[in-house]
Amino acid sequence: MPVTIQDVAREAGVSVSTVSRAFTAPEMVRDETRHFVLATAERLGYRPNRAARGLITGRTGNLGVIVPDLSNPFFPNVLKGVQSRAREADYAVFLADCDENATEEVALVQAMAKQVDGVILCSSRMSAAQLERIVGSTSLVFVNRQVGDQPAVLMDTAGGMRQAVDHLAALGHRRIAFLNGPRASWSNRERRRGLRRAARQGIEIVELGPFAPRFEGGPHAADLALAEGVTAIIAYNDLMALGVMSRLADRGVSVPGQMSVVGFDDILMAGMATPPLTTVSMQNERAGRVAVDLLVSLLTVTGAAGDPRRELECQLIVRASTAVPPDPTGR
Amino acid sequence: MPVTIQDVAREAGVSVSTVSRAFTAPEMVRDETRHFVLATAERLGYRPNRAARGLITGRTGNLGVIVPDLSNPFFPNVLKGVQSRAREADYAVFLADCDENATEEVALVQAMAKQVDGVILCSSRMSAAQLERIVGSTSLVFVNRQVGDQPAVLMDTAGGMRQAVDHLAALGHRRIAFLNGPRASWSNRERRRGLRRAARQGIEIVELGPFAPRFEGGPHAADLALAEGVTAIIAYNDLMALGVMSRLADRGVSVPGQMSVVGFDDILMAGMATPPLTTVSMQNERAGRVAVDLLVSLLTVTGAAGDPRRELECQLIVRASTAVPPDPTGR
DNA sequence: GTGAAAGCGCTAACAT
DNA sequence: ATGTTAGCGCTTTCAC
Repeated sequence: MPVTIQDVAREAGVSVSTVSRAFTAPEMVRDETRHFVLATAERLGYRPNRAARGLITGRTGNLGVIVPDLSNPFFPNVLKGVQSRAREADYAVFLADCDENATEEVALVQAMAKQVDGVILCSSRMSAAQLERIVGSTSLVFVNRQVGDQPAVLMDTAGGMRQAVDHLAALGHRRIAFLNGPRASWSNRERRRGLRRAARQGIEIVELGPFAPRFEGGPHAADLALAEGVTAIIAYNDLMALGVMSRLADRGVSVPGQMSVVGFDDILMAGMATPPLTTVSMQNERAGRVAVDLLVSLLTVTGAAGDPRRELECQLIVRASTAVPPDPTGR
Repeated sequence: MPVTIQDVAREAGVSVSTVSRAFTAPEMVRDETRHFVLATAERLGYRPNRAARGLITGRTGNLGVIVPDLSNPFFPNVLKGVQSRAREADYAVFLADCDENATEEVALVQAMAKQVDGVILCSSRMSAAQLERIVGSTSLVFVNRQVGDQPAVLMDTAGGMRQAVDHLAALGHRRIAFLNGPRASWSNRERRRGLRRAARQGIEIVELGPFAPRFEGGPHAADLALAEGVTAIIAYNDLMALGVMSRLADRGVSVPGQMSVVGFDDILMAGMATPPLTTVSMQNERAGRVAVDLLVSLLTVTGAAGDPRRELECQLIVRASTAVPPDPTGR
């Protein structure tokens, strides 16, 4: 039932090579012939079989993306970027969700390897030993994780944290809580590290948690932060921050009047962040696009060209224009 | 560099056919031989090339999913379900985002067709004429859209709406606003239809909009609803509802004290819905799983077996336990 | 139970 | 500029 290259060749009265060339090497076939062949193909509804092509060229025209959890709003945005850039570069994309499971992640890479030209690993959960096993099976690009000198797209977490702390400091805050996300999370370690570096003279950081990186993790975290007497909270991510704000509202603490809340991540790109929440945007969609660019350049360029690592700036987005400094004498 | 079936055959001292059979028809090869072959394959790190296999069997072991917009939180949840079920059934999945563009959607189906055994179309934006063009190119399963007698997974929108209206009516509401989503949206039409059917004696529905199905659409919608003097609002989706609640808070209207708000969709599954918001859960993840089951059964069963259409129940989730009836004399 | 050989749809030499 | 031929890695007759 599917239309093959043979069908087109027969119908157009030329050889299969000519049809093949009309698609893959247009300059090698006479204009007149090419037009006729292409028209015939179009009329018959012929679409080249990429799998068969890949069998011989060694390049599949596909690339894979693996994310730890699709229901974490961080990743759909990355995916969106991967998608649009991949389509522009005429790549199809395989998607897999490893469900936060590193073993599964390894298996997925191996399963994909033969069908793709490269794989983009988002916030990979793999251990060093596991990574060892897959390096070499296919081209790899990491997003949001740095591993050896592997190609990677990273966020300037430290920069984002610095912006957040500077912002809070300028508002007069002196005692700030950081609500940790999952201990095992590479992102969380990065954010803690960034925060410690950003902490300046006269600023005290109170670390709390770990908490679940979701709305549900917020309310409890808010209680603990309140008990610590901080005047500002930096949450691991926006989801948790939303949960924090919900509890603050319940307890009659006004934001940003009595408490400033900063979220990390960029789910606000989907239009979800509530105004009084200040967020550090991670530019996930952009990260997805850059990851594809990186992978494609790895695939096409023979020798290594340019830096295989890209760092993306984070951006502090202040939604609450009415922020007021807390009363420094309070407690 | 990749290990082929030839390599395994040579190493194991058997023919390629035997290796092939060891994988695809275990009962046709002597236990002893099979174990040895499998062990050798394992040792060499051999993974069958699915593309090559597909070339001859006609089945690729892949399936495709097309969504209109990944940054709409409705879809990642469906994807999550598709993913996990597909993996269980040993299918790999191609993902594409058509960016709300029907023309692009058609092109994507055609591009995928040769590489997949079937495609799952989520909330397809295609016109009837466009659908005509792709039916037959591959097996299709629709999610959240009914088109002719094509296999589909639908949500019981009407049932969800009925639950919402019953809930509000029981609380004493008599005048309810419905905030429309995009006019062109099939979901919106379904929800309106469900609402009209659910509207009972003594309940007045005020239709507003259309509004953007995002947080940003909410604030303006809230103002209009307030001006209409309703006591309850049913928003097209959770995102918009969140925007509504934000504006209500700004204007000092308490939820659910003075105004009840109901959202549609299930982004709350990601843990995002704020407590005072009541939502109608669409079970998107479940829809994804069911869609895969449907597709797989379409592919494996020769004759049509069972109903090619599944309807999923919607579920009203009341988060605000403190809801109070509005003052019926008020205005 | 196992091997040899014929392709699946396509591209890449090698002719012409 | 176009046609012929030999495979890519695999499954599947058809022999043995």
